[in-house]
Amino acid sequence: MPRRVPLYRIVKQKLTDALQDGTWKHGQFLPPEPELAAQCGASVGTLRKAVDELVAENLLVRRQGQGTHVASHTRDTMLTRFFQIVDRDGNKRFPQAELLSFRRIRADAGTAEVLGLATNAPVIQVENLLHLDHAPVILDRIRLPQALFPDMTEHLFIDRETTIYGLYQSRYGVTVVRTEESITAALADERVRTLLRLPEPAAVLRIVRTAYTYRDLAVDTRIRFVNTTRHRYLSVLGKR
Amino acid sequence: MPRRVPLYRIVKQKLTDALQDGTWKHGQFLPPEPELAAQCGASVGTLRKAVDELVAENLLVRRQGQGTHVASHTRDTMLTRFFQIVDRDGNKRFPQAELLSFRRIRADAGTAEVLGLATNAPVIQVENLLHLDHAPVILDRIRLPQALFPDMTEHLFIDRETTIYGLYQSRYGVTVVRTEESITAALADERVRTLLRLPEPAAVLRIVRTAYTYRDLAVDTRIRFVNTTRHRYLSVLGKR
DNA sequence: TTCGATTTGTTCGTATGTATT
DNA sequence: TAATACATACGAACAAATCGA
Repeated sequence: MPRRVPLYRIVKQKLTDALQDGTWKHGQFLPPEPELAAQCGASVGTLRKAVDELVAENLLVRRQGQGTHVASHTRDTMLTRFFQIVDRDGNKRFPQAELLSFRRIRADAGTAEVLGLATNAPVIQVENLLHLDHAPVILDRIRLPQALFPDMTEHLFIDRETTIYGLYQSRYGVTVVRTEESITAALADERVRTLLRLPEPAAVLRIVRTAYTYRDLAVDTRIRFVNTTRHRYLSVLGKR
Repeated sequence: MPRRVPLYRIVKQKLTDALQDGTWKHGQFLPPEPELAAQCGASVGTLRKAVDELVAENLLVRRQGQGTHVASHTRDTMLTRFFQIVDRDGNKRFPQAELLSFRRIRADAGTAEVLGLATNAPVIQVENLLHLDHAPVILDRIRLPQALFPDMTEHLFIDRETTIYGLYQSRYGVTVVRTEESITAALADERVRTLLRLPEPAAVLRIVRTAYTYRDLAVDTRIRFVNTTRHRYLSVLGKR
C-alpha cells in the first residue's frame, strides 16, 4: 500500500507538471506566493517548501521584492552548470562555434535507444567545432530528434544569438535541466587529429553526453572529442 | 558595513564550527532539535533550516524517530559520492586495492601548493593499484601531509577494513567532504602500460584529484591513471 | 527623491503526524 | 504501549528588496 505522500510533494508535482506542459514558459513569472498557495490548496509555508526544492534544482528562480520565475538558459547558466572545460588556470571562457555540417539522417539502433525513439526515426545530425582562445579544442557530433525540433534549419543553428540549449528553449520551449556524461580516453583518429591540430599519436577525451528535459525525456545526444593539451575537464564531487 | 546575516546562517556556522573542531565526531548524535535550538538561541524552525542545508551538503544525516548524527564515510557514501568509475553497463563495483609502495618524502613546490604546506614539508606518498572485476584498472599515486596523519604506517594502509577516506576519518578524525578533479587524456607511459596491461600506444584518463575537509583544508592529493577500455567515468551535470 | 504597494525572506509559535526504540 | 525524535502543516508578524507613481 502506497505510503502517504506529503502535501508539499503533491504541490511540487503540480508545479513540475505545469512547467512540463508549458503552462509557464521560461522567464515567465509565477503568481505571488499567497495566490499560488491558495490555488494549490496549501498554506504559504507549504508552497514555499515545494518551491524551495524546485529552486534547488535550478528549475525556478526566486527574487525578493520581484517574484518567482521559470529559469532561462543564459550563457551564464550554460557556463556554470553544463560546461566543465577550463584552461590551465581554471578559467571558463565561452567557446566560439564553427558549424561543420548539418544533415538529416535516420537513427541507428544505439541513437534510437538513448533518445527514446524507434530505429530509423528521423534525426538531425550536426557537427560543430568549438574554439577556445582561437584554437580548436572540441569536436561535437550532435544528434537530435527531428520530432522535437520540426522546422530546425542549418540557418537557425548558425545564426543563433544564444547557446544550443538556449535555442532549444527560446524557439521550441524545450528546457534542458540535466545532462549525463560518460568519459573515456581515446586515441584520436586522423580526422580528429586534423580538426583539433594534434600530432600522431594523440590522446583525447571522448565524452558521450545526453541532455534531458523534464521527466527524463532525452533532448539530444552527442559525442565530443576534447583536446586536453591546454585545457582540462573539471569535476567537483560531494557537492558544496 | 556588513549586511545583516540571517539567524539561520549564524546557527549553521555554529554547527559547522562544532563539526570542524571535533565537538561532535563522526557518527555521533546531536542533541534533540528543541534542545539544540535553545542552545543556539533560535526557534526549532530556524534550527531546522540550518540543519536542512547541512543535510543537503551531506555533513549531517537525519532520521525520523531517531535523531540527527554526523555523517560517516561508509563504502556506500564512498561509492555514490566520490567514485565515478563504472563498467559498460553503468554499474559501480567496489575496487580491490593493491599497495605498490609506501614512502615518506618531502613536498615539491607543486604538491606543497595544493596541500597548503611549505615546500619540503614531510608528506607520505602511497602508490595503489585498484582492481575492478579482477583486472587492474586504476593506478593511484596519493600524497598526504604527514602532519595530519602523524603515526600513519604502511601496515595501517594495508590492513584497513574501510576505504582510505574512511581510515582518515575513523583513526584521525579527518572527514573528507568534497573533492575536486581535473581530467585530461594522456598517452600511457611504459610503467602505466605495464601495470594496467595496455598495448602501445594507449590513451588513459589522467585525473588529478584533491580531497578537502571542512573549511577547504586539503587532506590529500593524487594523480590517477584510468584504463577506460572496459570502464568509463560518469558525470551528471545540472543536478537532480 | 520619496513614498507606498507588492513580493519574497526570516523568524517565531503551535499543533499534529509518523517512525523508532 | 509509551516515550522520544523528527516530519509536516498552518498561521502570523515583521524585514528587506524592488518597482513605479
